[in-house]
Amino acid sequence: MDYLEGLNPPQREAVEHAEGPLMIIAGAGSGKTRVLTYRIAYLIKTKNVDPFQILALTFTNKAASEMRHRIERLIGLEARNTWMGTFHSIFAKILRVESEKLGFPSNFTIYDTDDSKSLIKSIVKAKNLDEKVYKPNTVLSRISGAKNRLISWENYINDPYIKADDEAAMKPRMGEIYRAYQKRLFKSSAMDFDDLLFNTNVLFRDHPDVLNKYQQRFRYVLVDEFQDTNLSQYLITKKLAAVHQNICVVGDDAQSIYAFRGADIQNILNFEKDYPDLYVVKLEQNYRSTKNIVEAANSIIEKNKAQLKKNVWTQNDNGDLIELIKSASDNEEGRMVASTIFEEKNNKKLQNSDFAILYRTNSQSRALEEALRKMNISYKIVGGLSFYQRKEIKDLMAYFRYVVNQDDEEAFKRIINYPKRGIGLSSVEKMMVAAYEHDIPLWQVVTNSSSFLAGRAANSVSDFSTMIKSFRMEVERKDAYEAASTIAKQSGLLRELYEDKTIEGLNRYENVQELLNAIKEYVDNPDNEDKNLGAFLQEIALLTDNDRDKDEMDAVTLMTIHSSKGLEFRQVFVVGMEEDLFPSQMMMQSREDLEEERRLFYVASTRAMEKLYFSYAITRYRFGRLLDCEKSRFLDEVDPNCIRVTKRRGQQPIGDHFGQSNGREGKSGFVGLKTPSVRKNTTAKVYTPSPDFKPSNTNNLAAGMKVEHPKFGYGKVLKVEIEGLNKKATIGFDNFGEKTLLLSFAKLRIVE
DNA sequence: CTGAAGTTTATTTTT
DNA sequence: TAAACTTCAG
Repeated sequence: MDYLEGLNPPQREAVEHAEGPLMIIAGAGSGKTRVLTYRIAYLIKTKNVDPFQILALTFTNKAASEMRHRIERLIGLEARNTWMGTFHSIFAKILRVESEKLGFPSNFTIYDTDDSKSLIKSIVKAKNLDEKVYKPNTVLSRISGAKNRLISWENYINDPYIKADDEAAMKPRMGEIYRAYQKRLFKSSAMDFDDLLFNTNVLFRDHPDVLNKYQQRFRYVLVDEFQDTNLSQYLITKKLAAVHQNICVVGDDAQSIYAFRGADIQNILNFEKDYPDLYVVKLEQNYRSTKNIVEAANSIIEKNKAQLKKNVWTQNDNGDLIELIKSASDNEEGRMVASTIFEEKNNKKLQNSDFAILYRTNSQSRALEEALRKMNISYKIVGGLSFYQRKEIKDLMAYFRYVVNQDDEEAFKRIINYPKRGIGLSSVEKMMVAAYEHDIPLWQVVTNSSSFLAGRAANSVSDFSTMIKSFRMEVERKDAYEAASTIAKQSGLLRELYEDKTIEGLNRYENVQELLNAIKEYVDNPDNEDKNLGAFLQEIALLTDNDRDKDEMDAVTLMTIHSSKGLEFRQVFVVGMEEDLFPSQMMMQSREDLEEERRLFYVASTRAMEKLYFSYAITRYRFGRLLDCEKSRFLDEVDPNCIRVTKRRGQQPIGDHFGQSNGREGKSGFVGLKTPSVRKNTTAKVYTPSPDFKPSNTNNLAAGMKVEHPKFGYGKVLKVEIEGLNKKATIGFDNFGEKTLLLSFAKLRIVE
């Protein structure tokens, strides 16, 4: 088979350029995945590269498995030997093998975001800090941001600029929390998501022999969705490819939508500097969408300043105009979308699966679901509260985790008194304090409970530890499924759920059964060599809901725009096109943020093959309150020649939502009442910023400019300099003297 | 220590 | 709205 046939010239170039650094800038719908799969097939079949020597890194597990399937279709089972997966899963695997070099046991636990937040919360509490100031979300994202830039807690604490910024943000103890967080993670034999990448960097930095081993193993490195990599990920790939220099990255700066997670478009821009003999290929022909859609999308992204030159075009037909749907309320929006789908299905003989409804936030799905249910249109939701985040699943998984790793504090806290066994909060705290004071593992306290606790509680804990010990034997002797079933039963968790006869309770019971089924499948799958519970845990720690097999029934897809990346549908509805929702109010702090929202809009629009709808409502329930909404500014940015306003389809006239009840709205008569949001006046100690203080984009900050800082007030920029990866500015404040601030952290409003 | 009842708060996206 | 948190009586 010829792996070049059917490719256009640039695609072909990208496939054939086997050796040396290569960057593929791939516009939306330009056959990116095709090029990647053909390239790997070409390497293996034509260039006789050993599949074991190819490493393909993707952003989601789903992308990885799809790529694997497509290559398998091209070249057969040999494709299985290629290393393919997300950064997190690939390097978690490597860390398991090399963990003792970093002082971790190989059965270390991977903490998910909830675990991390809960740990932070307990640290903040233990340090007697204000929980309103050090909110788990804020602290975690600060720590995560540091880790993504490879700033260890030691660096963090010693960096005067970071310190100044944290002080300016009135969060001076941030570094201390970071430190405590890492210590506790280590004590728990656990790593969080960011640690997987951070520690891989540490491993490669401190152990050249290990690095060399993987450099030799992976002679060809491919990175998909390169625009979404952060510094930590980028450095890993750079190190891996340092010897052979066969690094191929594929990305589209216009589709970079994960900056909030530390992704850095600079990686694309810096790539040329890092590899002077870089070969660049641009894929600009779109095969997915109609001319109308492509042109509309181009007109959207055009408004962004920060982007690479690119000219996406298509030979496809003009197609229908984009339809703009206006509704009176979010519920009506749901009805409009549902009835449009219903009609289109009939008129054009389409399937449910030809449609997708995309929204900015998961909470928007409710109204849509209700409308679809009423019209008997089956749908599936991608993402949202994932299966693995459900309480009952996390509870059972916590048992598994704890049995495998008794250092796992978060798992311990979850299960020690669930189901109820009379071990209350104070006993748990006593044990944790004891472990901390004597500097011994928590497990040692648990197994010697009588030395630390009084009568009844001590007995309960002792029963608990006996139970865990018996589970441990079970895990050692039996396969994952048998062990898991035993644990579910004997822990009492299954019974607890079984006795709850409410609908939710029934659901929870079924979910647990589903988890057990998944474990059975895992055990029965001959591909999995290691069948014990620990192996299963490692396998699924990095799975998200999107990776689970969904019933292959014909259904409309509902999901956030973020999770739609890489997918395509014949008809796409982008709903909730309203100011403050999309673009999101949280993202309107700076030009970069707004541009990211715009890229998000671009991504959403380019999912459509044949027909695209934008929809907005004038009122919407948010925070349990009916709010008035304004049409999104993004709608005005789309080339008006591509859009037409939909005539109303047999809907009730606007304004009747007062009387119209579908069981949810209208508890009181004062539905339309707008409550002005009164911002609480935080007790300002030094300087009260203007009430509408919004940080500006400080990319072009230069000496001489006047700025406002939320804590230091007004000042003048004295100089701006670049230090390593960070820009810092020295500012003379009117009332606080001279300060040097890191621009990546400091919030500054440019006054003039 | 537990459960009921009342209160607050958050809704941005994901590995 | 709904989950998560706090308070208080037994």
